Amino acid sequence: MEKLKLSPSYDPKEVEDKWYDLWEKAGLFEPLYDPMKPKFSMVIPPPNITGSLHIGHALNNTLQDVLARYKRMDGYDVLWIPGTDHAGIATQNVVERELAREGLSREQLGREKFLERVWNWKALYGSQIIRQLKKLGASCSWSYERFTMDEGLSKAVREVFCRLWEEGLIYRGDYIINWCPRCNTALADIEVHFEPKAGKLWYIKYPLEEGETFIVVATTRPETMLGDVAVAVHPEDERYTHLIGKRVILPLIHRVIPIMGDYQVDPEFGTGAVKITPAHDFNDFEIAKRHKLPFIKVIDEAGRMTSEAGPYQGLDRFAARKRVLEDLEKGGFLIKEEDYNVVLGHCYRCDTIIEPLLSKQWFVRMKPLAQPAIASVEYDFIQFYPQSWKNLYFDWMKNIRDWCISRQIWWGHRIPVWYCESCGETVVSREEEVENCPRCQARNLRPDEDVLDTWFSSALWPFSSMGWPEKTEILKNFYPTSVLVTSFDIIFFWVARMIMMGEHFMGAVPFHKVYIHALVRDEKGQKMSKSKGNVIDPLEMIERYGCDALRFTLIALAAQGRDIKLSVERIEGYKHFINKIWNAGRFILANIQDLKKEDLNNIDFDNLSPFSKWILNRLDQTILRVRQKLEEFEFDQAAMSIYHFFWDEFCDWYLEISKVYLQKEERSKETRSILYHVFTQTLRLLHPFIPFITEELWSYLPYKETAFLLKESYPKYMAREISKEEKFICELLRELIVAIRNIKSEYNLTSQRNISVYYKNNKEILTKIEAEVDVIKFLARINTIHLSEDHQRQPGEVISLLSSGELYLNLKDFIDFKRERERLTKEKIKIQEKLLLIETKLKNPKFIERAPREIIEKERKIYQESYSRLKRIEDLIRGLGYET
RNA sequence: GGGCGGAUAGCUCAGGGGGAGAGCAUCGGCCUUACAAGCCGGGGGUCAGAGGUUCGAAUCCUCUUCCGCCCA
Repeated sequence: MEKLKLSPSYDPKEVEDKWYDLWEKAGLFEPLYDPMKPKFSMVIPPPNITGSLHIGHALNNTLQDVLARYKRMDGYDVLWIPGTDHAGIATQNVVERELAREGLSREQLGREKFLERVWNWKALYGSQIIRQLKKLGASCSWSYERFTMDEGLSKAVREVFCRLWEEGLIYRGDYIINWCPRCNTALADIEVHFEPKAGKLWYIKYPLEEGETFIVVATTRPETMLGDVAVAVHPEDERYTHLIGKRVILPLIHRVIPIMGDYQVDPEFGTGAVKITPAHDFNDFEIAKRHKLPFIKVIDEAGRMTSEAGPYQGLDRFAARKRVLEDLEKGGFLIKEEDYNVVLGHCYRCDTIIEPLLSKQWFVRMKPLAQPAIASVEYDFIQFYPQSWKNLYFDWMKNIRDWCISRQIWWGHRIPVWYCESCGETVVSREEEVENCPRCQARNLRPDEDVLDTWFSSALWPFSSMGWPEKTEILKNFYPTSVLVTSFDIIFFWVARMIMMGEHFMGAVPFHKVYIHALVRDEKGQKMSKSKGNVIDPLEMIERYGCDALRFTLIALAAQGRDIKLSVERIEGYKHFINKIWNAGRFILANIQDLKKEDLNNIDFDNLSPFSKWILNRLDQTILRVRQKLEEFEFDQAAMSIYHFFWDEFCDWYLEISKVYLQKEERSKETRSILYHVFTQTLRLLHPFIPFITEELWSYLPYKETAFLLKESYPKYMAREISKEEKFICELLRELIVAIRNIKSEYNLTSQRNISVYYKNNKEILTKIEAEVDVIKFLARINTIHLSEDHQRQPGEVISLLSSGELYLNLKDFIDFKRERERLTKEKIKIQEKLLLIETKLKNPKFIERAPREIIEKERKIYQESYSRLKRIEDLIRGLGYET
């Protein structure tokens, strides 16, 4: 075998792309349809094609990849469907911005040409995102890659639209909706976020039709008064009851409108009398519907005043406000203005202030769809991790409102509806093109101009990506999916809607488990955004620190129910761990090269040295814990328990001990096979988290049966129990070594090997320790240690009390007795405090009476141990007295 | 206004009825033949505050303060 020559530091650049290509070419990410294997499937939350992968995608896909790789290694047939989302408004916006730089608008280009441009954009950025996912190591089943506007998926969208229409769950009508005057489209309720802003509250006089008096209304939006159709008061508001039924003359445009009572009016707001503008306010719309009032639309879709606004026609809404206020002032109608915090809706895509508008749109009736979706979570057909998100889901689902699904943009799935210009028929069809009106056969059908909300197609993703409405093998094998991994901000937008559509069209939930992970924020806890300049670019991090370091950091910080505060330093820190693995690998590989295959796998557990048993037992415990934590989606704890096992126990102890054993004829073989075993098991454990370095190290192992670690099995719990006695000896030895290091360090003698060291205990224990003196000497950096049954303290000796036995270090050439007394006194105080605590406990009759027996016994034992320890320390302090 | 979550070492956080933990930072000592991206060791905390339940509370309950987020 040729001699291995590995660089002393790990260089991720050389290995990452190499392995990804090999894995992909070997088809290792593809499902096998092996009937003997249990199935595990996921669909990726499809990233938008608007730009590039951000750190949130990196977290989301790393976690999914951990699951995919873990399950694949654990014997599952894994399908992980990747893909991208067309993201209607967002993508249209970026392409329009690009056009604007060329001095073009989409209107100038026309619908067809514009869509061509968007498809070009998709070709470019869609593939960029896919490349970036590969950079991240995501083991997606690439042959199943889908795009939400693919033909098949578009067919699914039409099918769903038509069926919902046929079932009476889709309707078209005039309703008040959220209009974004910048994106020029309607939005669904949840696409609007509300923010308070400093504004004004204006008080306006509305004169009564009869008599000289007036009523005062307060409003934050005076320009909408042009569309007022009534004034409303609370029916029990004594200030106004006498006015209900009377009429007022609307200033400026002199419309006569009624005063009415409605319980929705809040008597605390303003004067208690409010103007009713049903075409421009959600509450007013409700009130107007109840009272059968007319709807007068004074602001149009571009944010300009309509002809209904009389003299203000054509003005922008904000200019109109100014003019209206001026005119009210002139006419003496404006009583006062005061500062007021207005809560305004903003477009979630472009942050423009939303205009509530009366408009003809398409809607989905949600209540009938929500019911089964609520039940499936209530009865645990779908489980949320962490569970607490369930409440948010229920809250929203139980108060769900109809969903406005039409958008006045060009990029998206066309609404499959045509209007017959001859007979007025509305034709809803599964066909891509319809030429004849099915009612009157006329050939002048006008297609609906609108497209569907992007989330309408996203809602179908778990089954549309599997080929529905065809009855495919994919669906048969992999629907419902096992887990959905996503972040909480799209529970309403996406998760809830997928559940509703899955239930309705597949008759089954789209996924059994939903793991909700945190949002990645910057180190100060702020949301990352380009404008704040605090973005951490995952690709740059991969370039600088390697993909594995980035992945491990994201996982280690992904504690459930808490946001992730990420900083570059953390990534750098975990890069050290990656390097540690590399170097441990170098050491082990160098030591097993000349070993025979049968030696490597020959572990006779019962006849191993105590430390070998100990490390195998620790490995076993780690395997158990990692599996448990992965099943519970506690990725951070799974990762951290391997981290601590590998670094604190395996590297810091076993690997160091092995340096002694490797020199010993009788231990060498055993030790090498244990090193090999623990190392390879750890690589398997770690592979789902950090796939690249583990695969790279795996490739250097001798006698591999499979070419890829990725295809190896995930470690299983072996129930390797170490006896109490052996465990005790291992712990005692470690305690002894630490004690020597401690004293040496305290007296600044770390490099001093030539110290006389005695360890005193009974014969039985000493016999067991004797076999390991070389380990003690090597790890504690001393030349000799004497084991003695009856050592008497010599002048100049410092003593350390172990949980069993006593340790003496002769420091007469270095000792500072004052310091030694301080050290012992400090320890004495600590023990005294502890004793006092336990004493009060034990003296409490209620404690003896009610506490569980094992707790009482434990406390008694600690008390006795601490007590004799205290006595011993007091002796030592007294003894020291004679030496100063 | 309603709901959810958080407050534990200088920083970031884990723990969730029975001896206060980790990483980073800091301080001291080490070029010990895998790793100085390392090794060994030290210091550092009224577990936000107040009540309650309990033999026993950082942990469970109530209230208060402050900080996030969501909904209206």
